[in-house]
Amino acid sequence: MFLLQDLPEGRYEPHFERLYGDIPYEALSLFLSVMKCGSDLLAALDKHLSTHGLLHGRWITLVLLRREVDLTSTPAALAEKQGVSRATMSGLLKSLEEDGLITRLQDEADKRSVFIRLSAAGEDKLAAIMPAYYARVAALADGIDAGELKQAVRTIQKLNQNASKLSS
Amino acid sequence: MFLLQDLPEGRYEPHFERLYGDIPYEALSLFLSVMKCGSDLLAALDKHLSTHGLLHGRWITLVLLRREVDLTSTPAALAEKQGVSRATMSGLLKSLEEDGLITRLQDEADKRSVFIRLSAAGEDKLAAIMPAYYARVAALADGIDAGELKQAVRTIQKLNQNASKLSS
DNA sequence: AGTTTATAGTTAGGGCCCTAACTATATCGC
DNA sequence: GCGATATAGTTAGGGCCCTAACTATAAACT
Repeated sequence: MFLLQDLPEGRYEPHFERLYGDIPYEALSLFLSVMKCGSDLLAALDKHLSTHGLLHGRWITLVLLRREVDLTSTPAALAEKQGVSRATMSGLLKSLEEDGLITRLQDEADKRSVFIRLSAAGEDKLAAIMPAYYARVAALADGIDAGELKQAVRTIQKLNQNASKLSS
Repeated sequence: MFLLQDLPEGRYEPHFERLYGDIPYEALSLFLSVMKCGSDLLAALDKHLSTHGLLHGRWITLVLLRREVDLTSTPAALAEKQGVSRATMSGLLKSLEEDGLITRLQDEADKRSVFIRLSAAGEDKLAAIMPAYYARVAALADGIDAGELKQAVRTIQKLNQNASKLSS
């Protein structure tokens, strides 16, 4: 969650430039806009999911399991696909199991490993969430035509490819 | 932080559509791209800031104080501008004070209230961070011209205005 | 075969975010 | 004046994320 409600937007303080050097306005504007928008979208998504007893972390795990043909995967594979550490996945799975949304099966071939399977209750949960989710996502595009959406995706993906330059 | 490394992108599973109804591909694509990009940018920003002993939450607070002409504000005003709860701001300020980056002054006129001031050490910290920060943000725009940046900002802001439709 | 190295998963502890409940002070209205 | 209401800030407890350290098992290398 990135926040900062109050983006500088045009009125960058002159003394900032004096103090800290040249400010790349357009790049900064997109950078801050993407982070704020991502944060706002995530907060709105969590607010919606919370009516079903989930937040985005546990919900994504269920969606990833639902994508598997046998509804089954391993903690390490789920962590990789979701982009979280195995430690975080361990916590998500523990709480999903407590809620009965997944089950665990021992891997007999490799006793270090475990299979995670979406339970019937987990499937029902997703069936209750997804149609409204897609309808709400569609509403995000109100007032933006398909061409504009696609162009924005292209630009965002270029930006995303440069993201590592922020920390390298 | 939103995650999901593995965006569906074109290869939406047909059985998802069967199971859960119509999928608004373009809107979903932008929604997921913005959240992933925002998350990746935030992670990269935190990685950079961590070399200075900060993460984005405490850093933004310092930047907001630096914007004030007298380098002074109140916890409630900072929370509002940063978009966090007052409880969260309370924790951020506690840790910034422990690190000597801010100081507290009693408001004699209203004894419930407190003034927060950026310390000299806080100013020095920002002076050490901001020039490299702006240089790195500029590098995010590599391969994207100014017009494309501005257009993406406009689209993202439209999307942001619709964000509440996700949870209403 | 036995040691080393790699891998799967969990636990411990920390950061930043939240809501709800709390204390203290200020203000409003009779 | 004084009780009811509002406001400033903190504390308590929880969620999701992290890294580092740990256990157990598997694989790879003499």
